[in-house]
Amino acid sequence: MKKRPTILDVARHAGVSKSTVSLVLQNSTLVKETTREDVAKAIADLGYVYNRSAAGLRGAASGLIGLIINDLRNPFFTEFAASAQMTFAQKGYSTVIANTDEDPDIQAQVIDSMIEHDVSAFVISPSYGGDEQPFDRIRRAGIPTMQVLRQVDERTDLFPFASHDYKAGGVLATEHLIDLGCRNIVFVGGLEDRPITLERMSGYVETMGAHALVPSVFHGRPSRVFGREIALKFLDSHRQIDAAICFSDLVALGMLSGLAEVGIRVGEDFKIVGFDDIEESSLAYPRLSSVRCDTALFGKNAAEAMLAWIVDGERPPDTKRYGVELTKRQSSLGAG
Amino acid sequence: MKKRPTILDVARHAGVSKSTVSLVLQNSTLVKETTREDVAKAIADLGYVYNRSAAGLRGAASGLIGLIINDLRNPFFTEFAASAQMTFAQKGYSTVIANTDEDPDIQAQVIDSMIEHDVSAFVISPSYGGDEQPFDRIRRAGIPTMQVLRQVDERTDLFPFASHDYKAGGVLATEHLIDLGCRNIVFVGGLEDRPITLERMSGYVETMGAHALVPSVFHGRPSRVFGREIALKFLDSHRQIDAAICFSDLVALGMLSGLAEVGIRVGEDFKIVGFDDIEESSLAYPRLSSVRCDTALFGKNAAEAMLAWIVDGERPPDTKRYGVELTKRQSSLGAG
DNA sequence: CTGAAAGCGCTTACAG
DNA sequence: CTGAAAGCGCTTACAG
Repeated sequence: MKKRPTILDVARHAGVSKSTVSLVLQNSTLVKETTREDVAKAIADLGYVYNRSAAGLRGAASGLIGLIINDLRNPFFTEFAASAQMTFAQKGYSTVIANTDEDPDIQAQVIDSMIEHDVSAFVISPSYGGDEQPFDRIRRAGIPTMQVLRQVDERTDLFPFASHDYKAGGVLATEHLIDLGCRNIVFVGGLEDRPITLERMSGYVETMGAHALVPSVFHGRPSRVFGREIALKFLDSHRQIDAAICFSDLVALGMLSGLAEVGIRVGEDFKIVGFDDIEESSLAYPRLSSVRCDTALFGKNAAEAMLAWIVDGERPPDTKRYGVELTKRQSSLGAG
Repeated sequence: MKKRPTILDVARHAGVSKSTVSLVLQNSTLVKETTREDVAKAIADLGYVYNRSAAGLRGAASGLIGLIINDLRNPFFTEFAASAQMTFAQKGYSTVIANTDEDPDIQAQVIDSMIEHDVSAFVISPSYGGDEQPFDRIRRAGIPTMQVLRQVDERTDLFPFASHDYKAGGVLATEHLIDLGCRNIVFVGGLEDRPITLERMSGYVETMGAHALVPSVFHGRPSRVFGREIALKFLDSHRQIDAAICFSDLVALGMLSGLAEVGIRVGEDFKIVGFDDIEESSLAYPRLSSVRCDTALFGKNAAEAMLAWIVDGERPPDTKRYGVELTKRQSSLGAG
């Protein structure tokens, strides 16, 4: 394998000094236009490839973004990650993605590894748990870091947090169901005591209270499997319940599957509203009503906020919540 | 922000030379055990972080794997990517992931960017199309590269290909449906003339022929939306059809949704077999029969094959196909 | 088993 | 607007 050409080869080929080539590479305005063209031609002729390791050694930014996701297989997070990655790519940044599978040890390991690779920034949807402050090593390394979707480190002055306004979503969903005449509304899914569960529940609990109705919560994993299990149980034990707000669309889709199996007609006998409005929800039967968090847009916004930070020095606010809306479909309205 | 300690600081702190520290960092067997411990302690004391840029400049491997995926939002590919990434992470490799969204221009761009970052290897599930040979720049850079799941470059001697034995899967699915008494079996989804479509169809076409039955294919995007559309059309025009083999589970799940909507009982009036056996398929109602390609295992296998290549120099075979099996569930067997 | 020295390919002041 | 020189933090022969 032939050695790759270096900046020095390019300089010789173009008849300039290597400093000049370096300036061209950085799009400096100091270089005369004709010189720039000569250099560009030399680069093309030689098939020169920029060596970021060498640049990194001299202090240049790596152009690498660390994106750490607690559950990459969940379509909600996949959508977020794909959107953020593509936004970064458009601006010339590469993204190192790691799935931590909710494991704080794996998370600690990938953080260390990414620090070694000198990532220019971290965007983290963190895992819960773990003994130490997971972000302390990042802080020591002085790398700009945003927490997204989940806040596990309370120091939002150091690690700004961005998410959706889940509480407002809970309010919208609950009022919608009450408007439709439901009174025995339950909240299904979400692990107990998790901040995100509390947020997504809070609007429901508050709105139920405001209407003198009694809230009731079935905690559990935010998965299809759990939704399905709960749905199968409704049959035996809680026939008076007439509606459910689900922690996530996955839970709601699981309930849809379970209720279909036991012959309960969703939209008629029983109403369901999900959370996230993932793509699949508009294609399910019956089509699922859901609190829409535009995740693709959120991923783009988060990536752009991070770029504004590392490129222009505009630090994001400590906490930023993006608005949500309620998408009403068959699962609450009934057959259209 | 204080400057990070370097190998020289560690050397001073441990009372050795920096060469020795470097050897310790590389787990060299040349270093005396007590010396190694001294160095390890100094590293911990100082909070030293290995600088991979500097190492890269001297020719060390970057420990970065480029993973390029044509459609990261599709759960089939998400599962593959997450599994491969976690396997690499376990061995200390970080993974740069890029979603190309089936766009060959984006693909070319991220390949260039990853080459600049000096990735040690590429694992690519490529996009179709584009003017130039997308892998030519990789070849010039001399980076080990595997094609997975889709073969777009015929030079498998340069870019080994690994996938599932889709043809065998098509045979299994078709024979299963014929055994159940179906005769008017169609194949639904998959873009025309794509190699992967041809592969997944081929077992179906062949088996139909062997039973003197006429194959019939409805080409289309491998999406829920397409599956749903086709299902809604069955109602009007093709009542004689009694079963479908779908290009992917996404198509099958779309059909399930559409058929539920028009009141056709899947498993009884109409039988469906999907392809991929994604997690959701076992939770759908009715539960979906599917050709199981163990994607998580495949991701792990592909990652390990790549590691064997770059670590031990064991090049994968030109073409490797992993076995598939048929998971029979309600959508073909009927209600259990 | 350990140390002194050269050099990887860039960027960055500093001259001119 | 361009060039000569130093140096970023490692690794790698080479001595010892």
